[in-house]
Amino acid sequence: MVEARPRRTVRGSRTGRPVMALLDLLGRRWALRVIWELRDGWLTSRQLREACDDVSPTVLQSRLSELRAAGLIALEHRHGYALTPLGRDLLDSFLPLHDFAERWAAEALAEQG
Amino acid sequence: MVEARPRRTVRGSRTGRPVMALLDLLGRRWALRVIWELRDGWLTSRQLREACDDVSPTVLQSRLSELRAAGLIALEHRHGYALTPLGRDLLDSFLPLHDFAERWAAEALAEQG
DNA sequence: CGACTCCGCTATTGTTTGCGTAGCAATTGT
DNA sequence: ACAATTGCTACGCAAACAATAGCGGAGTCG
Repeated sequence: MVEARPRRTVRGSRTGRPVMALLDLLGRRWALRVIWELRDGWLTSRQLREACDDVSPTVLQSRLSELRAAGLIALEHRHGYALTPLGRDLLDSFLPLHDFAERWAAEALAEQG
Repeated sequence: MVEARPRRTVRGSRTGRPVMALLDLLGRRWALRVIWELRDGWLTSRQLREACDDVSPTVLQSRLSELRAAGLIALEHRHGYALTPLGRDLLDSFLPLHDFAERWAAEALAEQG
């Protein structure tokens, strides 16, 4: 399993700069989506799988492990997964992305629907 | 080549919701990083390659094509690549990520340095 | 012209990652 | 005991990515 921790060498990020490690961690399949789907509270791994368009459990478990190792999400017995305070902090810092997506949609459709 | 446009079916995103298409587009290798590296202005494809830890040109060109098709970056003759106004808008909406990365680094090191 | 340089981009080959299905052990509820 | 659900894993296959080399085109300068 690949770990993504700041100040450590991470796949493709040889600088060790925190933002690079973060971009690397979040730039993996379903990573952003998983965090996004946890925005409203606890989800079991299978609910999470459903929410993510039935992503294959292999990749899901990889992302969950990575995000857990990074301290962004947590697993609690009989509850499932949820964002940690830190993870909530992360989600809040890219919540503007949602509004942007709407603008993006409007603009893209205006250009060549 | 895979296109990621809002209101269209995108890899893994069967909803067509803009934010899902965006998360899908940005959740590909080097996509976030490319946008990040263009934060200060024009970069030629080779400068961009260098900036992204010598990413292989195959993937870089894929991302550049996708991001260009999405209207987030633009290519100008003899100048190279740069963010479009829309792309700049996107970058601004996840600039908070940089500050978060620092907090994340601090916290992760505090827990188990 | 001809050689040189840098541009964006591609071909090829081998490895890594992700996908899809099935199923595991452990725990909980009936 | 039984079924159902939990988190998680094995396996075979397809897609994505990595690494190297090189293409054609456009400028530059002799």
